[in-house]
Amino acid sequence: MTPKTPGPTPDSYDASRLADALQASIERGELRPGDQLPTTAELAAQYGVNKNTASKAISGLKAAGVLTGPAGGRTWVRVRPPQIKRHNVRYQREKDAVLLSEEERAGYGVSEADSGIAVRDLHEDRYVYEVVPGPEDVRRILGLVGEDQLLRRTYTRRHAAHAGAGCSMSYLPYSLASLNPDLLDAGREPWPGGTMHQLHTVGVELARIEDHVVASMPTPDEQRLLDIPPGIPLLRVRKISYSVTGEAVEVSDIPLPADRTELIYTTELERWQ
Amino acid sequence: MTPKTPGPTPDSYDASRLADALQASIERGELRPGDQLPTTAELAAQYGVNKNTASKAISGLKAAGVLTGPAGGRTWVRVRPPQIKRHNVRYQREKDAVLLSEEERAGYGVSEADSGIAVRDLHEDRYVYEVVPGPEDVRRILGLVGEDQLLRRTYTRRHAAHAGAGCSMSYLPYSLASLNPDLLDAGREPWPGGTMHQLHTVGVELARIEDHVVASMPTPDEQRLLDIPPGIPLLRVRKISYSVTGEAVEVSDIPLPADRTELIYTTELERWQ
DNA sequence: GAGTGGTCTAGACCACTGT
DNA sequence: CAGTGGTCTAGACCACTCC
Repeated sequence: MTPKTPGPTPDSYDASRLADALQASIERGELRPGDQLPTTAELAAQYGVNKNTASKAISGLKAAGVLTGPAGGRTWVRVRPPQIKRHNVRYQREKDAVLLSEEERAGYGVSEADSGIAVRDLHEDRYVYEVVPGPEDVRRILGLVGEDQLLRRTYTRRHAAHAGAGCSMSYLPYSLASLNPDLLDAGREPWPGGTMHQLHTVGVELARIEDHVVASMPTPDEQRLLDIPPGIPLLRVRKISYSVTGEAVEVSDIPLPADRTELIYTTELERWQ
Repeated sequence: MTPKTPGPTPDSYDASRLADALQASIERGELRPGDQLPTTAELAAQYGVNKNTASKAISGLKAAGVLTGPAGGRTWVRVRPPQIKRHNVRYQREKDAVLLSEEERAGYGVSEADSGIAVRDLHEDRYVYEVVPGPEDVRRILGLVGEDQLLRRTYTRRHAAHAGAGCSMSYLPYSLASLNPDLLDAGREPWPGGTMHQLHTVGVELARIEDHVVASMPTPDEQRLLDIPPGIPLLRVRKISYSVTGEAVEVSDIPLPADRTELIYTTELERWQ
C-alpha cells in the first residue's frame, strides 16, 4: 500500500520490524502457544512487504525458538519448555546415597541427574554401551596410554510429548569398569544409585568433582537429537570426577539447551578465626 | 560457468557450501587471521553464484565470529581472542586475601576477578556508580522493601588492541554500602582487595557464594559493549554472596562471551567414615 | 566519489506437508 | 494434488568506508 523505500533503514529493517511486530503480538497474548500463523504470502500482503522478506522474519523467529514448524508445513507459536535447574549440591547428596540400601537409592541414576529431564515426566530412555579408544582430550584427562580402551555410555531420554530431549555421554577407563562385569552390561541400566555407586562397586571413592562449563551453538545433529531450534545456544558441561587418590576416573559430557537450563554452583567459604 | 540448478539442494545450500569452503580455506592456513577476503562480487564470480548468495555466506561467517569487518568496508579473517578460565576456587583465595596487608592485596579488585580480562594486558577501565531502585528480581534476592535503594556499580574494561572487552554489574544494598562513605565513591576504584574486602570494612563476612549460570544470545547493545560478533552466545553468571548470618548481601551480573570463556567449578566431597 | 557490504523486490523453482 | 516454507537469481538501491 505505502510506497516502498528500498535499501536499509538504519537500525531497523523491514524484516526485523515484522519479527518485532509478531513477537509483540505473542507477548500481548493475541497469538498463544500452539496457534497457527498466517502464511508467509498472507503476512507479506498484510505488512506490505515481499514474500521473501516475510520468510526471512519467520525463519529468524524460528531460530530464536519463538516459532516452530517444518519446512513446507504451517508455522505455529512454540510451546516453551519448562525451566530446569541443575545444582552442584546434588553431587554431595549422590555420594551420601551410595551407602544407603538399594530401595533408598532407587530413583537415582546417571539418567536423572545428568539428562536434565525429571523422571516423573513421560519419557523413553535409551542406553548405548561401547568400548572405544575415545577422543584424545578425554584420554589425556583419564591418563590412558597406548592401547588402553574406554567404556563409553551414551544415554538419551526423549519426552513423550515432543517437549524436548536430554542426553549425556560418560567415559570410564575400560580397565576400571571391567572389574565389575555388571558395569559393562547396558541391559542393567538404569543403575540404582548412579555413577558414584557404580564406581563404589569397583572400590573407588570420589573426593572431588569438577564441572567445566562452556557454551556454543548446537551442531545440526544436536539440534535433531535434543529437539532444539537453531539459534538457541547449548550449555556444555564436562563433569570430571576425581577419586580420593587424586586421579580422574570418569568424564561426562552433558549438553544442556540454554533456553531451559540454569546451572547453580554453591561455593562454601571457610570461616575466619 | 556450470549451469545453475535453482532451488535448495537438500542438506547443503550454495550459501552454506561457500561458507564451508571459506572456513576450510582458513583452517588450511591459506587465509590467515587479519587477511582480507575478496569482495562479495569477486567471490560470487569465483564460485559461480549470485552476489546476493555470497553476501549471505559472508554474513553467516561474521555472525559465527570467523570473519569480521564493518558494513561498507572490507572483510577480513577475525583474530581469535585468547581463552579465559574462570575458576570458583578464586572465591576462597579472595577471602583469604582480605585479612592481608594492603600491599599484598594490591592487584586484586572487583575488576580483575569479574571482568575476565587479565590486568597485565593493556586496557582502559571505567567505573560508574549509581543509586537506583534496581530490577525487581535483584531487590527480592537482597530482601529490599519499599523505598530501599541499591548501589549499582558498573564496571567496563576495554582492551587497547580492540581484542575484546569485559564488564560486570554489581548491586549492594545502599543501606549497607553507606556505612562506609568510601564505598560510595567511584573515584576510589580500583579498590584493593575486591568486593569481599569492601564488605569487610562494613562488618560483613561472607560464608557462601552462589553462581547462577545461564546462556543466551547477546542483545545488540551487548554486542557493541563487549565487542563480540552476533551469533556468539553469552554465558551469563549471576553471582550471589551470602554473609555468615545467612542473608544475601551482593548480587553481581557478569556477561562472558562464550567464544573465549570456560567456567570451572570444583565441588569438594566429604570423605566416608 | 568510487567501492563495498547489506537489504529489498520480483519472479522462479524445489522439497516437503497435509488444510 | 495444491499449498507452503525455503532458497536462488537478477536488478536496484542505500549507508557506510576508505581499497
